[in-house]
Amino acid sequence: MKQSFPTKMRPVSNANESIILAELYRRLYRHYGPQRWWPGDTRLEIIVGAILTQNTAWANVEKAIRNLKAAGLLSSARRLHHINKRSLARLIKPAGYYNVKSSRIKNFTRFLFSKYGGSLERMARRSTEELSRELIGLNGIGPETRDSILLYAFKRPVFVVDAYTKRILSRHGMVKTDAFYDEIQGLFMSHLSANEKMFNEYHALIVRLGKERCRTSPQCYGCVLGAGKVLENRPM
DNA sequence: GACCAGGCACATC
DNA sequence: GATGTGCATGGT
Repeated sequence: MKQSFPTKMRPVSNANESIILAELYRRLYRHYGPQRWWPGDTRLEIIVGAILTQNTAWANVEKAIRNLKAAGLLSSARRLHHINKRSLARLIKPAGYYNVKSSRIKNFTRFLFSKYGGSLERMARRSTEELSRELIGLNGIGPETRDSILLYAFKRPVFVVDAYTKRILSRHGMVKTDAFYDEIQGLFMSHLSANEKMFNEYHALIVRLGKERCRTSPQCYGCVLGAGKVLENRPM
């Protein structure tokens, strides 16, 4: 497998990957402390939030969630299941893509009621593999949303890859800029122990890091941990 | 006013 | 399989 890297980015060797990924986690945790995700109280709220945050700033998602709570729609899946698509779209408008997201949320509740009688507790008894298959089969739930739901709503040890993860890793020459989701996820999951609590914090910390913007370069996402050289400065 | 944000599905080649 | 496009709001 041939890869080309910019001169300043050296590919890291396989042997070092687990050390580097563990070190990145340690540095992020030391710097930011625990993030205590997901920012939502119930399974239902986490699932809805995972759909609403697709390609959307969390601040906008919060407004939509507030509207849903005020309308009493997050207290039970049944209320969400029975509201019509247009009314739901109106409530989630601040989160953008409100028509598609309304359909996606309704898709999920339709599935939840047809397969599990509307019970997330029943759904939670299924194996990770079954849940994964079912979720990815729903229109509107792609790999990141599926894994966010698995990790944060169902507490399964699955690593969530997002745009920040990809950007940070590609900047350090660990993956190509056009790497696939599964490839990046595999990097984390094959080199780290499958620890749900750690995966939870790790993803949240990467998002926290990703939100930091460098004043000197809009391309730079890692300065906060030492001029963007989180990995290059590694003492190894 | 441009650019970005915790994606995904679908059409087309 | 790869690439392009639509979906939309709100903050910087």
